[in-house]
Amino acid sequence: MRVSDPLHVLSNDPGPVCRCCEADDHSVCASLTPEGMRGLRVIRGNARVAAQDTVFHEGEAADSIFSLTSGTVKLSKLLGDGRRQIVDFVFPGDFFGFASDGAYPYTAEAITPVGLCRFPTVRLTQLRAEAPDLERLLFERLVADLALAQEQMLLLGRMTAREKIAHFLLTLSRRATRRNDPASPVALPMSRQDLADYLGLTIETVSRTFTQLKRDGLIALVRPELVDLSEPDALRRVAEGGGSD
Amino acid sequence: MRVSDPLHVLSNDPGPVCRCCEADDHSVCASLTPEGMRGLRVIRGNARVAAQDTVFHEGEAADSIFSLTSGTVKLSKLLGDGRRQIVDFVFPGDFFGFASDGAYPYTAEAITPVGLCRFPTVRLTQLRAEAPDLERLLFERLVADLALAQEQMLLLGRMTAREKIAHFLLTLSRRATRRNDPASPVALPMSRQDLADYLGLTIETVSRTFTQLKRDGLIALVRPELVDLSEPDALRRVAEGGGSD
DNA sequence: CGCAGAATTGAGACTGGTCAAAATTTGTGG
DNA sequence: CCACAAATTTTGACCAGTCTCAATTCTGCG
Repeated sequence: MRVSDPLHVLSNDPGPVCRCCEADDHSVCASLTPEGMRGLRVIRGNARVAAQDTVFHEGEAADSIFSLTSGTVKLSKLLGDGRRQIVDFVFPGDFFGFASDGAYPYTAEAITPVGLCRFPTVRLTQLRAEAPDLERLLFERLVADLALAQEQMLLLGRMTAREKIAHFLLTLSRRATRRNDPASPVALPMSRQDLADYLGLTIETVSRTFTQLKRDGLIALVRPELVDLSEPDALRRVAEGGGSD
Repeated sequence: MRVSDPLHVLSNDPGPVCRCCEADDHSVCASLTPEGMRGLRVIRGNARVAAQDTVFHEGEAADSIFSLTSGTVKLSKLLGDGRRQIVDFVFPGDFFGFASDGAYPYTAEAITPVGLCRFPTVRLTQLRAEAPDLERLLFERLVADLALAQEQMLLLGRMTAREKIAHFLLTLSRRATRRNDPASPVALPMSRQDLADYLGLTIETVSRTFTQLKRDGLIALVRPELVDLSEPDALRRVAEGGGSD
């Protein structure tokens, strides 16, 4: 796991267009007033991070909030002996990097090459006070993230491997449609190990479960990282605890 | 599981003093300006809920935010076949009831008799816009709650039963000291079933693990619901993955 | 074409779950 | 205050799903 300092290295790169500061249709911040957007644009910095590189480490001083413009990022927490839990996958338009005690509560790593907007925490905090619509937007995002985390707690604590995988595929599919991508096939930018660390399983169990769902005709693996949801309804039944369906 | 409508039944009860609207030392909102506190007081309603009663159900229209003044509340999510995951225990001073899509994402039930302050969501939203310090406070709480949920995801996905119990006891102990209660013995207001549903285990495994930790001299059960942390340091090592310690 | 990493498959072990019974605690009425 | 009933907790025996360790196959890339 290489660690670079891409944020400084590339600080003069004009970088990707920050979706959250642009007013196009799929804009993250379409709900912002022109003033709110202008404020965001002024304080933001851009960065590109190569696949597998780290954006920041768990425990580091949290001096920036990030918004993803392209690619996929994983947020993970580590146990002393190396056991890992991925707490979220971040897709374009999502924010990450909020800390309540000055230290990032998780490590953020790029799964694919990513583009992101960087907002210094201090200045973003100021701006929040001046732009109520921005404050409102971030607040809503946090509430949604919390609900998502609680949903994941239900998955981790109470679902079987089969249910976990089914639920995960359906969630990815739903998130894809929200970005106007097709509901199926679903792209899995993350490795089997990442999947396992997200679902509280081992890679072997993830792999076996894919095989099993494939055998049952619920999915088809176009490639290991591209899954066709052949029977989405049956998959939904599995995800809801529908036994052997 | 009885369901009453305590909020309306008791709407004229002067109710418990809302800690979050009072300026005493341990006030939740001590950081609020006098104006912010006054605003909160104006829109709040009080309620008392009996032990085992439901404050609101998962999926219901989320028209109020709550702040707990006394007792303990559990927040849980249900799977179709009855499997349950408790996503948080709420202690005095904590807020709960935020929803991102108009429906509560979990059920809130009183574990003990509880007192709470009720804030209509719509009016609280207005007030947030007028009282920046209130907005800031709630924002910080959400960030902290999210970090807590992610910590719990690590526990649910990657810890053994022994580690889960040790971690839980230490967390409760820490939370107790924050309310100026002694770090040990720790009171467990919730049943073994609640504990199991919070840690992603069964009651039997919870019970067996307590017995095992007791046998190893790390804890002592004064009563089933009162645990003495005899060896907090050893317990900490267990919680961090310290093998057979 | 051949190599390296990733994914899949296989065999056996083990943690935690299930079902059942015993013990303990709590609550109630005499 | 005590006796008894009900609920909760604890313990026991056995089982199943998932993990571990190991080997094999697939995929991408030089």
